[in-house]
Amino acid sequence: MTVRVRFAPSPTGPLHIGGARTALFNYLFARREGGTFILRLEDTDVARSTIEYEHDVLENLHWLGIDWDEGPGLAGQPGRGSFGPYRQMERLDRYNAAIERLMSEDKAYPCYCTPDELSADREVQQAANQPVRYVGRCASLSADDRRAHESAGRRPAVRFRIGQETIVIDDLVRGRVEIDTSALGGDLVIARSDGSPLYHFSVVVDDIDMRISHVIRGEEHLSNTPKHVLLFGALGADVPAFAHLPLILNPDRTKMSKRKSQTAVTDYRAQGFVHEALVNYFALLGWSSGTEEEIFSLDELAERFDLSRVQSAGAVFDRERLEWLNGQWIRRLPEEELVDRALPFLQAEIESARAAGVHARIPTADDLRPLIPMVRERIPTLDAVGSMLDYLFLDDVRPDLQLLTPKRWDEATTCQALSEAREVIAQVGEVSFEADELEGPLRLLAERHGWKAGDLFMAIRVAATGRTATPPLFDTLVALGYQRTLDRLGRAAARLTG
RNA sequence: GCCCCCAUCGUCUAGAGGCCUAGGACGCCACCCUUUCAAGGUGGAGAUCAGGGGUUCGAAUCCCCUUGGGGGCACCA
Repeated sequence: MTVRVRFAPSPTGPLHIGGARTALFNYLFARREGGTFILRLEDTDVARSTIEYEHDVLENLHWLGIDWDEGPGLAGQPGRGSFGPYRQMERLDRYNAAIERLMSEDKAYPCYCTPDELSADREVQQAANQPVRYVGRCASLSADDRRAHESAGRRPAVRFRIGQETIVIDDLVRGRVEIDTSALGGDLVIARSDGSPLYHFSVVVDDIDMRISHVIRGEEHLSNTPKHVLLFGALGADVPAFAHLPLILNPDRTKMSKRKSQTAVTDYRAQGFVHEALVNYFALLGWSSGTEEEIFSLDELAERFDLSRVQSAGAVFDRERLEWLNGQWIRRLPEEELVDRALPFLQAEIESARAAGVHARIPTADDLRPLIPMVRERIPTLDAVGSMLDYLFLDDVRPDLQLLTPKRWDEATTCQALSEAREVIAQVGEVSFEADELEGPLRLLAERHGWKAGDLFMAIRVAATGRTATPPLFDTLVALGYQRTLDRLGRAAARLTG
């Protein structure tokens, strides 16, 4: 059997975590089965769909490494695949043809009910604690009735007749699910009065046209699946296999929403999460390998992925675990790769300091490359390089005096220590200004005065960087440079006396 | 309200009737390493497997009920 799966987002918002996870599982399943992964844009909600969101969805999927075999092109590029077009607004003729067909077979009919009438019906039903369903006012209109509505200027929606039966779904993750069609809300609107198709209808027409073999999507669609099954049948098509994935949840265990969680992939990206970590984490939300390994690349996931190992209970999104994975992946990145990825974050940090009026030099890849070994194990996210290294590129730092003075010391001691440290470093000299050459003499200095080396080092650290947490001190000073180290120690000491 | 789904440490999960005195990971705590911050290492706390009934020689695993949680019920997707 030819496996063909699709991810069908609607461009009414940026790519979100749930969508990305659904896309990933479809992608992994296709790769594992040697099938085809299709991307289709469900843009029939014209009022809410935008081209910006479409770009966001496409671009971020691509960034994650989830590339599609068939679908629209990226950034104005032509699309791929022979089952297109892959945007629903370009497929309206197909929906119209399918509607004509259902109408001609009396499986669907025009409905002239107004929104006001429908919501009035609903209110009555709710007040009586009855299930909400279409009352069927237009289900058996005569030709005369229809003409009367038409001449009154009413444009009809189209409703699909839903009979009385039990639909059985053999879900690949949930097993057998039975739903009685009487619970579906009555005859289903498949086209608006302006003729445009509704989701439950277009999705089925497209899945038929695109020969979709497996529908892998979020659990929120499970209850609506019988509608699709009925529509597949009415259109004379085989029903694909279904797999409903567990929902991704807010910490309060409700469906993940942007109100309660950060949901846009692009936001995680902007904060310095790497795509390897995001993909790895998404895979672990609802799927497990069955082994104790948990660090997996996209390729490794594609080798191991199996729908039968997908969990059926919802999974709370845990940012801490994502951050841990991000650190794991940052540590695994090749040096040059890390330079490329971290540089924009460092530059942005310096740019914003400049915007605030601080004199600074914008770092280059050559500046950052030698610093990578000292930051790689310290940054949970790429944006952390900013606070880790910014002081190297700022013309000056002015730590406040309280920060400058170690807890056990007073200002006079600190002033003396910084001056003497400056002398010691000056004696080491520019030629020998290396991490290995600095530690010994400075420890000796501390020993001579009975100072704890840690206190001395902290005073130097703050004077040179303005920060209490930095990469190892002597590497940091060397990165700062001989003259700037002397300058900053001197200035800090001067401020303590003055 | 009606329909559907779900239920193992705080979180993600392993567990397909005996291997479970329930394993791993994140987070948390302690110690080691250590000039700070991390990373790393070692150890620890943390789940009477939601509760109750069955089935079975034996149940976290199978069945039923209860409870709890979630999702769906639009001329949104």
